[in-house]
Amino acid sequence: MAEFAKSGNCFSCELKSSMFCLLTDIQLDEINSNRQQVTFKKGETIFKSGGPLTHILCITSGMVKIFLEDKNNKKNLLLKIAKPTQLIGGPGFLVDELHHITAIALEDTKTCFIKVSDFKEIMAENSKFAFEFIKYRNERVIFYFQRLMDLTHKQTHGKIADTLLYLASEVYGSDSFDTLLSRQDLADMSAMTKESVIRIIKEFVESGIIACNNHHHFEIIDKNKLMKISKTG
Amino acid sequence: MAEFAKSGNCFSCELKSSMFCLLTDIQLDEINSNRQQVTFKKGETIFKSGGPLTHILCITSGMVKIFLEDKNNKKNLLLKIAKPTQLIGGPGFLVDELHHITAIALEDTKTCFIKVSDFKEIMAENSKFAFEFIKYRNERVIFYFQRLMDLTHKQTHGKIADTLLYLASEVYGSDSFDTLLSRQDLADMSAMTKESVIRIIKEFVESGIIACNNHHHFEIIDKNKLMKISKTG
DNA sequence: CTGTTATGTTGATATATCTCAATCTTTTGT
DNA sequence: ACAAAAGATTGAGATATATCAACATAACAG
Repeated sequence: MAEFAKSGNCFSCELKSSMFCLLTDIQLDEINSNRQQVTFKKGETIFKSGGPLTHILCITSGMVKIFLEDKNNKKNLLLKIAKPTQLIGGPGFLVDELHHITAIALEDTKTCFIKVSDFKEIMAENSKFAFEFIKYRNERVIFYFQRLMDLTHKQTHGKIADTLLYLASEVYGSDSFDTLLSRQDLADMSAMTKESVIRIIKEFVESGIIACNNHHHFEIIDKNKLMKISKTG
Repeated sequence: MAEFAKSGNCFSCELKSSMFCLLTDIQLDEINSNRQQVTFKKGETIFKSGGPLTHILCITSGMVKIFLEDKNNKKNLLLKIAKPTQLIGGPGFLVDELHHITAIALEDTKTCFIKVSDFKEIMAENSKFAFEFIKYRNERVIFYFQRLMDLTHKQTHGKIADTLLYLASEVYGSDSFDTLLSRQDLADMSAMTKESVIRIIKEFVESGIIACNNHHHFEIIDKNKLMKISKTG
């Protein structure tokens, strides 16, 4: 099991690849001595909205979908796909110490659990670490602002364009990718029904904007057009 | 001009009423010596999305609407109404040092400008202050999560119910209130058109859920019913 | 006080999107 | 390999909401 290291193969995470490099050797020892590695199978729930937020976790391998749940309407909103070296926790930290998001493994996934109390201690000792955390949180807020605007003001074509562009640039790092997401996941990500997702993907394929083979392989052919659709909504 | 004080009439703000009480005398001196008071007239822009985030400001008197702007579609999303003793800044802090929200005075408003650099310094020195800030930010994220769910999954009746309940509980602290918000503002807050807002308010009045006189006075009559509408969407 | 501008209201119409149900395809477990 | 379950697709129909245009009322400035 890889350790958080001060230099060399520094354990990177979304908070900032350099974040753990800010720690002293003693702080790293403390984190490393208290970590637990846990493996989840495809489809397993890693943590659930409403549950206690006792650990912040770091994804070592695999992929995780993170979403908001509504008990009443059983409508979900998929917020992001988390990948290796990203930390996942949630905004309950320092508030109610509960999870406000649900995390489910999209494939077999290895994670490291870091105790929230350890996180807090180090943050109190190390202001640079705290600053990086605030920076990360603020970046997320900016991201959520964009989501709020996109999901409330754009219509279906624009929202699907957004989703495809997000997957290509942020998740798979390529305009040609295989995804583990179902049509329902794409719908949850775009705040619409799976039927609408299917129809719009079909339209995009027919007009040569994208290609889509076996339901899960996507290829963005005309990126300019897709970005234009994203812009005009 | 009231000073931030360590004890007694502690200058409260949304970050946490006790937040400034966490500072040392020296830190308070530093903040107080660098503050500037600025008054805005009704309708004036306090800061604009895209502009430089050089100061965090505290509302001394008046009311401010804070919203996300979209240049292309000229569709806004009203995020909150800020009141006296609340701090307004934005998620650009420690990220790009730009504003991502726009603030406009709903009535004559007095504000105090605190330099972002002062804020940073104190946060580096005082971990409790930093923790309060993180807590505040996380609370906002939880709020935005709720907005994302409500605005994307509820339909017009539920969204108007949410808006009215928010104004009553969070802004005016009473089920009977006069608001400075226009029908368009209510629409921007509920992610719909002003025509729809008007029609639904009319329905609510006709079915005895609320009363609404001179366009700006609202009274929630049947709160249970309104909350039920909010829940069922 | 009065004309002008901004805001609110109403109705008719268009349309985007959801819903529901049937069918087809893929994946999964034994 | 096969049956069963889960996911994807298609179409027809319903409906919520936006759009547009006309008009009414309130706010404002000279």
